[in-house]
Amino acid sequence: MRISQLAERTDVPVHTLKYYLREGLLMPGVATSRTRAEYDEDHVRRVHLLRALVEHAGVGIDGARRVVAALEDPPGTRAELLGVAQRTVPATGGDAEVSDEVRELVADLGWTVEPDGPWMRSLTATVGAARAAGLHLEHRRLVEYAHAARDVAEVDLDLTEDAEDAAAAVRTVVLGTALLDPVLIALRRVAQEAVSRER
Amino acid sequence: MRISQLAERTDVPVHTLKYYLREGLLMPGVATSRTRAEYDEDHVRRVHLLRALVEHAGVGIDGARRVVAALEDPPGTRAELLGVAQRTVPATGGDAEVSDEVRELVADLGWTVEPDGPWMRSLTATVGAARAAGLHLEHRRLVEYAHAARDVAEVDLDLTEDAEDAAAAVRTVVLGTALLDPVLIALRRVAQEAVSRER
DNA sequence: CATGATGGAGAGTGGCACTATCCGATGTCA
DNA sequence: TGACATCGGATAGTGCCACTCTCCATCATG
Repeated sequence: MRISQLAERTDVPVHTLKYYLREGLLMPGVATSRTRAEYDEDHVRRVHLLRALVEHAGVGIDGARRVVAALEDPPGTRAELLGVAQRTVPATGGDAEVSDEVRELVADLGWTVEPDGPWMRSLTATVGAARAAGLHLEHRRLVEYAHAARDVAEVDLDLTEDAEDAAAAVRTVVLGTALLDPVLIALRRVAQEAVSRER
Repeated sequence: MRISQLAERTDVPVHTLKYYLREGLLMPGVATSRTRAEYDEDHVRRVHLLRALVEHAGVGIDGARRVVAALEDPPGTRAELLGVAQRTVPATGGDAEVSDEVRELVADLGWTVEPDGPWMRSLTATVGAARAAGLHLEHRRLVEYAHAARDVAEVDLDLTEDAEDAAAAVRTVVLGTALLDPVLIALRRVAQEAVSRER
């Protein structure tokens, strides 16, 4: 398939595909002449991946580049899969000191984690920002959210166990980490409406 | 407190505060002369709110304007609180048709919701994007995520019951809807690490 | 009275994800 | 065979957005 057909299949303008090619996000097609190249289903999937990452996950071009690199990299052990995935979509909110409350939270839950990892910092920052903005958020509520987050994480990890090989495992973890955030947010909104109607 | 002190307290440049004033996101201080105005703790809270919305919730200036409007608006009945909050931070992902799978999902869960609401569309779009990008996501997994989302929503709604008056209820719902998304994402990442270490 | 902060308005900046233009080479159809 | 569209490749431009800066007359303060 030619670039114009790839554009049609994916509903992405040719110019944008050229941009992705230039940025190294989309692998070149097989050149059939100096001005022609042939693209296949792998390219279609890649373009869909890029659109999902940019449009829904909001990771930007840089983040997408890291995701693509992670997918093409030999994975390493299953234990460090998550590390790769989490580094691929880095935490936001700066590198503030982890608060005592957050430390206690994970301790009370019995979680064993890197105490000063980026997501512990991100958690501190987001909780602090929500409180500073005037949201009354009790520690008890946070614990309940954490329980729900743990349930989600269990499913996340289950997903990786089904993977047939290392490549599939990487894809599942990396994509699951980035692409399911918006799914979970949408589910939360729909669930809010359902619970609200029940009461 | 003068604008420069407000800037110091909130760690936001004076120029940015002026920008917020111009955009109507920050209420004017009490003018003590033609070139002086006095700001107070309400202004500090408002600036923290704006920063949290823009930096952590990523709702942008327009979204922040809607949040501020919702906070200042008389609330209405408790039943429509959620509607206000959800309209304040609108769904992304276009207005695609809601898929049969998503319809069945909420039906199987026994949820009563607007069948073609914006978040049902958003859910369809994000699930579809994740699949198109190559993520193998079974319906069964989705159901498990939905259960967790429901748990979160229960806590969300509990939060509103504690509110003393209508104004506090609006603040809780609107801020909770927007500002807790990043908290939940961070919790998910930390929980992933904890579960991963256990296995 | 000198200095510097202030409010107010407009214009400028930087980052980002495209998007358009240009080019020469090459398919393709009449 | 010749007209014409399309292609890859490179450069430059666009639109959006959240600031950020400049300017200035006015005023507060030492």
